[in-house]
Amino acid sequence: MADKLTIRQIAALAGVSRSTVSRVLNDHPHVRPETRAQVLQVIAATGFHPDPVARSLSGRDAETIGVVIPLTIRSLFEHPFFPRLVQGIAQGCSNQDYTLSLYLLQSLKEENRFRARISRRQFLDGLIVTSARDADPLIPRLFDSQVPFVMHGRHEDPRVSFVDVDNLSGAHAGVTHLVRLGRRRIAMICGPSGSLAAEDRKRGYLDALRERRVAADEALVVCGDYTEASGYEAMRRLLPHVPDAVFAASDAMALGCLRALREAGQRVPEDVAVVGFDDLPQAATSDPPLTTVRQPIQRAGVLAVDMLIDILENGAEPARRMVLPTKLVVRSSCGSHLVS
Amino acid sequence: MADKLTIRQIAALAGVSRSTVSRVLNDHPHVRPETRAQVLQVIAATGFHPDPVARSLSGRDAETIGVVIPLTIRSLFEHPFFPRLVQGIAQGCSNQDYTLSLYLLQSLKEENRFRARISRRQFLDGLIVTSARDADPLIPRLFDSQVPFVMHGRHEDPRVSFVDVDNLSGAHAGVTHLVRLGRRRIAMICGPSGSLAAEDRKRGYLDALRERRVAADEALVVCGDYTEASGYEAMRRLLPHVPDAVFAASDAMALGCLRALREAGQRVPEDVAVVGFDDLPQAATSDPPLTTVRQPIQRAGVLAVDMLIDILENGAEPARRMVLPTKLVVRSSCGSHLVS
DNA sequence: ATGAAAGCGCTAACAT
DNA sequence: ATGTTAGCGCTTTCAT
Repeated sequence: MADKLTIRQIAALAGVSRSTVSRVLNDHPHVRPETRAQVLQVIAATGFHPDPVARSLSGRDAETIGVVIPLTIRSLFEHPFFPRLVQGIAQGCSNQDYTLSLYLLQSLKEENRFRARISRRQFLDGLIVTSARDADPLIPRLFDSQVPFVMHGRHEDPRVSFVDVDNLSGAHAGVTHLVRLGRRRIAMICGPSGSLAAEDRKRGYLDALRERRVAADEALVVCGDYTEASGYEAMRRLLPHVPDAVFAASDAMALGCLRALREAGQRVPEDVAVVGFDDLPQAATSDPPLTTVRQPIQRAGVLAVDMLIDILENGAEPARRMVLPTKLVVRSSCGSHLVS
Repeated sequence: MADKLTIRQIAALAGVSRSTVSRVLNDHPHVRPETRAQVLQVIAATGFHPDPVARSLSGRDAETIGVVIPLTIRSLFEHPFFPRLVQGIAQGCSNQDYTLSLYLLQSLKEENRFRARISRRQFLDGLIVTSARDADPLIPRLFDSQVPFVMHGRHEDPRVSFVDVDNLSGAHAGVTHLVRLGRRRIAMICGPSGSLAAEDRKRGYLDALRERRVAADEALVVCGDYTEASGYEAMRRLLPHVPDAVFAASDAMALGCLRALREAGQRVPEDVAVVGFDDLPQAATSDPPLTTVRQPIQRAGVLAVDMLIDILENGAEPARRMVLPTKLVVRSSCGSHLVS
């Protein structure tokens, strides 16, 4: 059980030099098949694994990628979105035999510390950065530290590679659906300002209204922070303005919205129709089941990993940009069964 | 921006040797205050950070801990429990200036691969292992690979250090509460068998019934997997046996249970009282609000990190064992307001 | 108090 | 095709 195995011992046991063992380990050509077999034999017999730290020191990749989840909103990690994204990323890492490091930055102090520490060689080869604010100081820092990274969510700097979902079309589809069903006082509960995803969803909402010639009303647009509680609060602020429909930028907020409506004695969808965004499992089992815009969260995670590894192998230029489609999932909270 | 800074350059700039810089970096004594100041000055001016990989190669700790979340149940990471635990662990890491690596094992293949790869020096100093099955083959493997670890959730091997919550008392309190309120046909929706946490909660349930001389009925005990959907299914199986109360081993299952009851036209708590376990945020906002056993999930994460670092610094023996208290939170789903 | 030198385990020229 | 050797950047004896 002495785990003191090094490439040296393996070399000795196999009767070859260390370089040969290293060559076998790294699939180099120019190794006689028999020698290779012999070495592999010893490696298997001993259960040897090359030390990843030493490997990394001598220039190889660490085969580890980091995921950065900045602060932005208190306790946001509790929002079901992040676990699912992380799950997708973990999936992607596993597919490619990579290890995942998680940087869950829960305070400004942590964000600063993280930013200050970024440097070329950590225990990782690259980063996936999520939900950065519009002008996150992390991004420029990343560029001049040369750490390869991809973002989840688009970014305006043309050098940034990202995987995003089509928030604009998604929101547009959700709102258009409501208009088609005859709703005219359509409110929106937005995500926190300063994030492009939130902006995109809001723009989709406004565009849809404009195209269908429905007057926009500033009083019908309020902000939340994607949580259930904030959706509840937002709906209470909206009630006095008597909307006949609400488009929420997250399912969690839509659920909070349903709760506020229930308390207020409003029927959904008869009095107020509700459409969410995400398509979490809860959306299908809420009361009533939620019409919502499905976004491929896990898949985005997997693809972000693939993109990052592609960058690691082939260089960061040109920047990769990928926008995944969203899809309207109709259930009963929008009242489409009333007209169809 | 040439991040090629090494201890060498710092030494040159400060006019000292590399060893001296290293001594400053590691807070060694025997460095003249002025020399130290001089070196620190250069370090600050250049923004130098010692390469963690090189550091680790030459024997220092990596200041990184890994969190292992084994398979056990498909998609369990979506259960709100894990994000909260991970958040706690991240918090603990951050407090101690440690980095967190996440091993989310999503298939048997991944579990095996992970187990095979464990060896003394990875990019990490120790592991926190969650929700291992009763006889997880990972545990012995961990012992003979000498990797320090602590478990979240108790384990029978006396060498294992762990942080657990008092599942037994928690369940006992929840069920006793129901008995006191006059319920006699109290069902339980258990967690998956094979986990000690699930066993403990079940035993707490049985103990409470026995102590209060309420007959246990096998037909009233069913299993779920902690998810909302499984709670819903479980409740549907229970309905024919007409329970007047249900104790669910997780809030998610309790919520599923509420949904099944609502569909079946049963009133909560009038017809059936419900008690959950966890005290997730949703418990307070469900309809009706859920009486539940609160467990300190995040805190357990923080403490697990502290325990692991203690082990890293002072050795694994004797094994540390810590059991955190749970607490019954009474809301309206149990009907206590009907009698009180 | 400081510097010189060896070594952590591996990879990658450079020989042969 | 294989062995020899020089690092990778740091820590740590061992001198002085």
